[in-house]
Amino acid sequence: MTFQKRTHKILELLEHHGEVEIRQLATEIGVSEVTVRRDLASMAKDGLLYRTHGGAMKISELIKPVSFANKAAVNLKAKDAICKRAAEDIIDGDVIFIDCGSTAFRLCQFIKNKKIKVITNSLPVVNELQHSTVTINLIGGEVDTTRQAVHGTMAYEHIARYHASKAFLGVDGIAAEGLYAGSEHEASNTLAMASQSDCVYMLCDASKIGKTSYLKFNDLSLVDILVSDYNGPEVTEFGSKGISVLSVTV
Amino acid sequence: MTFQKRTHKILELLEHHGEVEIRQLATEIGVSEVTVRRDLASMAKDGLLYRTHGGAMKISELIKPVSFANKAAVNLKAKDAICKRAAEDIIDGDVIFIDCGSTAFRLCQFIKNKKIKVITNSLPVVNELQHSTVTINLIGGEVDTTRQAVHGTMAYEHIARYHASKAFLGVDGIAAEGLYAGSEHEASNTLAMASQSDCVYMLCDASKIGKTSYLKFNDLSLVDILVSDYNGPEVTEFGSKGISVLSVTV
DNA sequence: TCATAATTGATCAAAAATAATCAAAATGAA
DNA sequence: TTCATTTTGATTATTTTTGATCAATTATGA
Repeated sequence: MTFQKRTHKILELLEHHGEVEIRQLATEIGVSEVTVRRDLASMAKDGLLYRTHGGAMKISELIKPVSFANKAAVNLKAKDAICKRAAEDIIDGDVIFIDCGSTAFRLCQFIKNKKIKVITNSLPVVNELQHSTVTINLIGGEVDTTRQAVHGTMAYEHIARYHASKAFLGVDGIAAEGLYAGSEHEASNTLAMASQSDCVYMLCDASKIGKTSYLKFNDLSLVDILVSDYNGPEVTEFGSKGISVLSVTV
Repeated sequence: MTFQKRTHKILELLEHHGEVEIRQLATEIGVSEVTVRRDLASMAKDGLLYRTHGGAMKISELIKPVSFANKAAVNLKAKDAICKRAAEDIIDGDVIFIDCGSTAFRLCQFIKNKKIKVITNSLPVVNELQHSTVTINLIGGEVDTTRQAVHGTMAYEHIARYHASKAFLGVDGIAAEGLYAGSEHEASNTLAMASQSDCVYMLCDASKIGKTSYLKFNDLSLVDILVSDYNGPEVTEFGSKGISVLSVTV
């Protein structure tokens, strides 16, 4: 049994049990304790395990948790209900865009077990999907630490090189006249992702419906499907403009 | 049986079993052990397999991805000393590359108050520099959750569009013969960043000096400055190959 | 705290595997 | 065929790996 093979075996046992003893490894593998000790020393040097007296332990992944938190405090229940409904439309094999808004972020929890590819410019989304079956593609460019997202020319060029079956986006406001953004960056990003998608899902809780801001960046034709907990008169108007509206109840 | 036929047979056995022994191959193929050894040496040189004592392994069997948290826990003090020295060379206005290694990551703590631009493919680096005076540019592409980094074709293209005054990089091993990487992704990334930088700083703790791995990706000419806590005979050899060596004490 | 037991690191020797050298055999061209 | 080249196998020195031994260190319980 070579060193490489023993390394494999030790890591396997470690993964399964969390810790191992030298005595036990020596008999299990069929080599002397001195050899096992040498193996463990070498592996510890490479950071594959943590050496203890008489054995070794797994190095905890929790030493330094890298985290990009999303502080989406408002209207959480509505956002979750909207995203739960939107996730039902996502099927294995899909390639989807998720933008850096607090609404689209809530979609992550519902897609963790799907076999899809997610393209995003949101750091919290990447963080949230890290330990899932989803493959992640991160848009490159300048990092906006306030928004915890990537933007800039390079980012929009990057988006332009991809194509997705569905895009899950948010806006600052949506009214009959069009779509409103909170910043030019958000507007550019939304446009870039929408133009590269077959089907654009707009995720808007009730507070966004009818709201306008200083920056109207596009008319409603950008949107294919609106998912919302709102149920007022504007909804029929959106419908008449070619948007399918998925209503959810909170 | 010709060399080509034997090569084919060995690869077949390797594919099926994952590993082979020289003794076993010699009897199976009907040639002497010396010949088998010669075959394996030649194949290993071409990267078709990994040579072990008494046999060979499939490269894919050998690769054991080590998580970022694991690597980060090793030789912390040496890494900090190295990065502290390296940071002294970074001046306001610099544009620098930082790679996704655990050594270069330790550089973050020393540059938080500098007015520089950092281009990186490392998620922990972005996280660490979030609340600092540094402007961050994140490389886009596929996210590798084990290494906590971005890689892939898109990433290397992205890097090629930038230019930096300095690059702070790590390797798996550095010896007189050249630079060794832990994976092809790491190799591609290191090359991409180095080629777009005026000055390449290689950050290596003592355990990396003289170490080799299965993947040699470049000779030493890539490196301008080596920062290390190692002080042995190899250092003068590096010096004679045109590398400036900055020695630090832990 | 101290004493006892267990574990470790260091050194050394044996065994196995390898690299290097050289001669024999096979191959191929003139 | 003959000569040169390549390939193979035997031999030997060197290196690597492994296991044993023992002093030094560390953990544990009285």
